[in-house]
Amino acid sequence: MHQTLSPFDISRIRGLAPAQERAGAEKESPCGACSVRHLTFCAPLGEEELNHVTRIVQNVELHPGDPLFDEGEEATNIYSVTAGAMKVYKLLPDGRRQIIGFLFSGDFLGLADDEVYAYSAEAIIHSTLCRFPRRKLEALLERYPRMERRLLGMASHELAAAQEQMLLLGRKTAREKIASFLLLLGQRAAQRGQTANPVSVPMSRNDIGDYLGLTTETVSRTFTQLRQGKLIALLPAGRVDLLDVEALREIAEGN
Amino acid sequence: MHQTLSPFDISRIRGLAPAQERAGAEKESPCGACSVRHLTFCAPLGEEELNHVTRIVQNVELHPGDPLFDEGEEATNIYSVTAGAMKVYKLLPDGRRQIIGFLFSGDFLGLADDEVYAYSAEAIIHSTLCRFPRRKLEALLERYPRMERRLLGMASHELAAAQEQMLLLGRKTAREKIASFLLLLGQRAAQRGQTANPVSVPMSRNDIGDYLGLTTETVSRTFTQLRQGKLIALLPAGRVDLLDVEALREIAEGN
DNA sequence: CGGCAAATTGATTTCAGTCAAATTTCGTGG
DNA sequence: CCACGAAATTTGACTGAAATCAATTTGCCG
Repeated sequence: MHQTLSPFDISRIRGLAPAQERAGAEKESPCGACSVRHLTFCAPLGEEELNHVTRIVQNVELHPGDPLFDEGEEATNIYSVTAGAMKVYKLLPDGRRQIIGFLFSGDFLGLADDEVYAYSAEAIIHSTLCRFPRRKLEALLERYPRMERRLLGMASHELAAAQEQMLLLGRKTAREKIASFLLLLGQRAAQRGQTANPVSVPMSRNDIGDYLGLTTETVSRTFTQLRQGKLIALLPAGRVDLLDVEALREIAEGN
Repeated sequence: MHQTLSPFDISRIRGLAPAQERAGAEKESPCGACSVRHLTFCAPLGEEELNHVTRIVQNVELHPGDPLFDEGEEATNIYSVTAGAMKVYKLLPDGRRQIIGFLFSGDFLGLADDEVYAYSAEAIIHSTLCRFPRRKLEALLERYPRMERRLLGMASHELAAAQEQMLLLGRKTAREKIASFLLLLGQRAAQRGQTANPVSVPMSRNDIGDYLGLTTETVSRTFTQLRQGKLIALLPAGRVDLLDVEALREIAEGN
């Protein structure tokens, strides 16, 4: 099934507006006040450089289910997630879907080696992003090689993650896939300074299935199986308690 | 099953020696004479810059089955394939293997965002590569931003390819996987200026299976099925004639 | 030519998918 | 705050595509 698309983009574009989520940083110099900058490709920039970035960036706010862009669309912007959670996916003509990744604060999306986006992107929960017009960002990269270096580092990291995911998709069992997925979510949460153990799982079983190459039913059954084996506990509000991280790690590695 | 590893590395390291395969370019300035430079990350470099590269590069020659490096090893070098075919793969502790990619002339490998290689690399057929000490290459990238830009472009391209492969691994049937694989090989050959239609398939059925998330037997059966449907013909010396590219494309896209 | 690894083919099993039916959760409005 | 209805999740029964186990057969290299 194709995703239902709103007849018009209901994302709200704010002219400016700092990307602060938690406390602190009130007004002035949005990028300078960005609480997740250390996670993004803006990390290596100084005050002067950040002012340039501030001038080309727009803030975007998305609600659950809002599309950001679709595969095949002209790739005019690059985005950096400042808060929330996004999913990026590819579709086959008959509706089969593969979720390529879940993105959280600090992650970027929209880097296309072609002139069009290679995947679609959609918000899972309420999210905020910084929008960079591609041409202007490229000019900035030209000017600030440290930013380009950082982007290369982040792309290399993503590539390594994609390769790990290929191992998962091609060679792991359903049980191993789910264990790997929960540990990955925890690890990623920790990197963002969030709680890694009762881990937040904001996406649906269906999304998890489309990420792991499984069906909703198999995801559900596998969660049940892990729960019955006392390896995890399902908490309210889409949180999962990893009761035996060591055992989960063993399972994830195929032992 | 674990790959058999030679007790010592039988790759032969040549002190210098131009990476020319076909005709032309005899001696002097190896990198200036490189026949595949336009495909590599050296593409944007001028004569002056190429001389710097020549000074830090070593040529490596590998025979079928020779390992280049193993996952987990300290990532001291980055390589560029100048001729031949390599496979890069990840293993699970019990020996299950996922081939992450097949590399041909122009492709690079060894870019690690960590301090160690995230995968193992091995020659499929007789191959030659350029070896760049990581530290020295990084210094060069610092100095020549155009090279870094090119590398970012190549990494973006690889990332897009990895995402396409995730779609294949997670959501395509065996038949669709094989059709996609053959078309990909043809397309890649064309990019290198080689013949795309009777396409050269230098890797074993087992390697193909480990790349597509299938077993040897399923790969073999699917080839047979496509052959019986007159979509392909199996020629000697590991070549495959794509008899009906349009139909294969339909299958690959899931129709 | 002979030996051996690779590839193919066949028989059977199994893990995850499909189809179907509860059951739970959650958002909304009274 | 609670009740309702829709959507998401879970559970169950059964199916099927690819895996596994097991022979052949092919073809390559010495």
